[in-house]
Amino acid sequence: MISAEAGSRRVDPAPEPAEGSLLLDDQLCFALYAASRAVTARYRPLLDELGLTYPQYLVMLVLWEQDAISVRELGAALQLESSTLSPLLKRLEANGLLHRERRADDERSVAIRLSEEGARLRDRAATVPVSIGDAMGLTPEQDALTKQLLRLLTANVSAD
Amino acid sequence: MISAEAGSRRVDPAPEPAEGSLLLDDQLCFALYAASRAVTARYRPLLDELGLTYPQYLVMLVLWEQDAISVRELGAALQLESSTLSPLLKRLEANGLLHRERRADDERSVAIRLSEEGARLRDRAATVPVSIGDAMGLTPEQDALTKQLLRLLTANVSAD
DNA sequence: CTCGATTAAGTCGTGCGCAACTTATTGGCC
DNA sequence: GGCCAATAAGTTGCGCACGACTTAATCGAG
Repeated sequence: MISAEAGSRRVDPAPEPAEGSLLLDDQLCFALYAASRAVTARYRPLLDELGLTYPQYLVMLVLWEQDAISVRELGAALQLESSTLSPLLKRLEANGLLHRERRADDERSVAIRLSEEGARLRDRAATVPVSIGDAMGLTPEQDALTKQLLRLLTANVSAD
Repeated sequence: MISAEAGSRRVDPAPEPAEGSLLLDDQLCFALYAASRAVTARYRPLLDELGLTYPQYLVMLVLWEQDAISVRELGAALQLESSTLSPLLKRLEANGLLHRERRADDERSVAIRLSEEGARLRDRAATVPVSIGDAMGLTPEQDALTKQLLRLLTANVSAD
């Protein structure tokens, strides 16, 4: 188990194996992969209530924060390609949560706008982060530390 | 930046926001999702050399560790459903990396066995963890801490 | 021994995620 | 102005992930 002190305390004397082990449980990548799927799974029943998938929920988070954004900007925020977003946005539009319209000043660009229903959904979504935070069961320090480490990792791994 | 000594140096006084924020960048879930995809993307060119996808690589890691395992055991190790593994294993078999055969003592079960080629692939894969470890750029302490935190998170979130 | 419940693996449908590509528009250089 | 590179969005193909379901084998209570 991990100490609450934001990781300040010794954790375990587990014999950390040689660099470059091929053992599954030594791989940070697998811990990451498993954690990501486990968290998504925990979201699923909550998001089902809202009629959203997890990636769709992330898109809505961005839109609730800044409406009338382009697909490109959305992709920059979520680190997703247009080939992922375009069909996803189509589904959200079909579900009545947003509108898509070409920008007058640049016909290449498409502005994504929340519909009334999409904007209203924000209220119903308000309980989701709290519920997930509970399930995660991390102290605020652990939560912040994990975020920091994951961002560092992402930045390093994304570098050139 | 994050300190190496498991948090010995101050990181940042970023105003950690209210519990239950809907801002994308406050969500641990998003940091996790983004990190997982970024790491997988980093693996991709290395695994392309081996003719493997990332989930296929994870399966091979398990098999290199313990051969002649059942689909069920593989699923337990990777936390994946048979509906994910069955087609994936079919593809690995088609690529000549493994064989599948019904167990004599329990005809419901299927034993997954490495082929010669699958076993040999291990040598070529040996450099992958080192290369990825480099790219991740975490200190051993940061690496271990991240793994610990992710396992804690996974365990909490998976609990009933 | 029997038969209903359980278990293992697999199929099917849907929605990502991404590489490779296409289409349409814009910008820049002469 | 004309043309070509760059850019934005979208399409296609493939491989996961997973829920819901199917098939087949085994288990176990009576």
